[in-house]
Amino acid sequence: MATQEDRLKDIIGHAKEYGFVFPSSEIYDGLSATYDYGQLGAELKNNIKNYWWKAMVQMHENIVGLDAAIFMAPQVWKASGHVDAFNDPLIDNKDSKKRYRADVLIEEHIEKIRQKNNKEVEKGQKRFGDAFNEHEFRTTNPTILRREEEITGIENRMRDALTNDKLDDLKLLIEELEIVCPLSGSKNWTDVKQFNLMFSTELGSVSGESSKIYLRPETAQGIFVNFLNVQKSGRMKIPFGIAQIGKAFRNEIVARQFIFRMREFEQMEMQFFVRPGEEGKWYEYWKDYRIKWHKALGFSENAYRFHDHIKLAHYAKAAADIEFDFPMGFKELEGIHSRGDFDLKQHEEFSGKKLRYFDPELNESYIPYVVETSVGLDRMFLAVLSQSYKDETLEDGTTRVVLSIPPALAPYKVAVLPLMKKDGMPELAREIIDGLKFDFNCQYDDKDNIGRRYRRQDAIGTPFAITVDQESLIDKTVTLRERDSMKQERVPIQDLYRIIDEKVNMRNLLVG
RNA sequence: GCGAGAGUAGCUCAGUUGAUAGAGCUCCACCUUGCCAAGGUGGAGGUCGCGGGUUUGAGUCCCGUCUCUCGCUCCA
Repeated sequence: MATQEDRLKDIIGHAKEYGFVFPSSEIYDGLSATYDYGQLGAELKNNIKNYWWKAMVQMHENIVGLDAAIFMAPQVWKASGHVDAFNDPLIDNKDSKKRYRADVLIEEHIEKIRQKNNKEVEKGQKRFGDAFNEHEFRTTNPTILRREEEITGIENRMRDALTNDKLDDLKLLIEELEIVCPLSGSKNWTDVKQFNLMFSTELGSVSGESSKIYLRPETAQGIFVNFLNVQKSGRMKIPFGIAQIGKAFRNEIVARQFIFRMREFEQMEMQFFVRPGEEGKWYEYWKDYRIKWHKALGFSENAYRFHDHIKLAHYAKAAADIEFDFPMGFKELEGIHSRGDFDLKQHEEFSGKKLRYFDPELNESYIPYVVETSVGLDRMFLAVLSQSYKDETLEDGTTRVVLSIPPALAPYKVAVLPLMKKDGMPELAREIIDGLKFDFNCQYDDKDNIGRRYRRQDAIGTPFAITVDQESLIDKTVTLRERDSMKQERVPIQDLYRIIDEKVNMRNLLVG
């Protein structure tokens, strides 16, 4: 019995061996936690995107797509809260190995000084009794004044260091204040490092004339800033949604666990704009719709669970995750968030443009509320791959590795195999492919014996294999072999399209 | 950043006390076979992560360094 960790290793190895996922820049020893999708991975990824897009956009006449740029005006990230909320100066204590936010350490130190002053006030109160005037005491007592001055000095220096990115000064301050690690009690600190959630780059070719812009950390803001464009040009009526699939970038301190957490990743997001007061109804609707979308793939019901957030992000009113049973355990796969009017309101304020919707039914205009659904595409890919991967022992004692990928998502739908490489069988096989290739991704293989070729197709998740033999040349029938059951049946060549289409068409997933 | 582990053929790995770098699978060619990982013959493929040191001699011992993986700190 393989452990879960072994299982993940096997999947990673399998993904590499068959061209699903490669470590990035491998010939240069790789780049930490960065991966490239290979020939089969690109197919699988496209099919997942397609499934999502069809389910969200094509199946909902009030949802439309968008493809906003990765670069956006820097003010966008001020408005969204990303610039301020995710810029942390971090420092490590070398003895306890604990990491702290440098500004928090200093603030805690300041708080201690304040406590001392408070004690001083208490003492004064005891001494002077009813005649005690706290305001007068605080503004005249020399000890308190000295400490207040000290606090102001520290605060000014800290603010200066933070706003001007003077990280050395921040460390110096911590050393001068003789701040100790709460755990180890030591003053053995590393240098202060700035950990920004967002990657930045320079816009403009000449340095000095250039300006700093960010790589987007989520696709959602592209949707919000285009809210009016889409609403007006598409004559959208509330409730309506805007969907986007695209890359996002987050400078995670630790990016780990294969493609689960990467610094460059792809999101499939939909922002649904609703009338204020109706957000609860839609939040429930999307929770229900999204879990059905996942379950339609036919994996175990037990592989999914909801996790409701108790601690909410700065913008959220309610939030739930759909968690999936990955090889590393249950982890977040998708988030459904009720964002209220936070984002549009912020952009109204920062841009000075009205981002409102005139509701003819209510005869009033308002900032719509937003319900968001956001799936990690790479996580979805890992979910499909890990649930599909099976190391089977067959009745005859032999083993096979099979990827039971839902047929509609499989990279190749059908493999066509001439039993022998002679007597016109390869030619007939090619003919069959020519008839099917407009509708299905096909693969031709005439190498090695037939059993081996079946196993190869199992390993990449091809749902059907068609074998052309001597008889086929005479009566135009072939053997159709199904991946999961390994069952074979004799079918006329002219029926192939219908039989295959029935199984691999995405319609099967979309009808639920 | 800290701690632990790893790095030898495309993949999985072996390599003893320091003495000519190996196996299986894969890949290529040919022969045999023909519906579930067949057999045979031949062939390709390695600066043993990199750099020093010890030694007559280093994949192996010593020092340094790089990279990856796992754990911890962060997380919408």
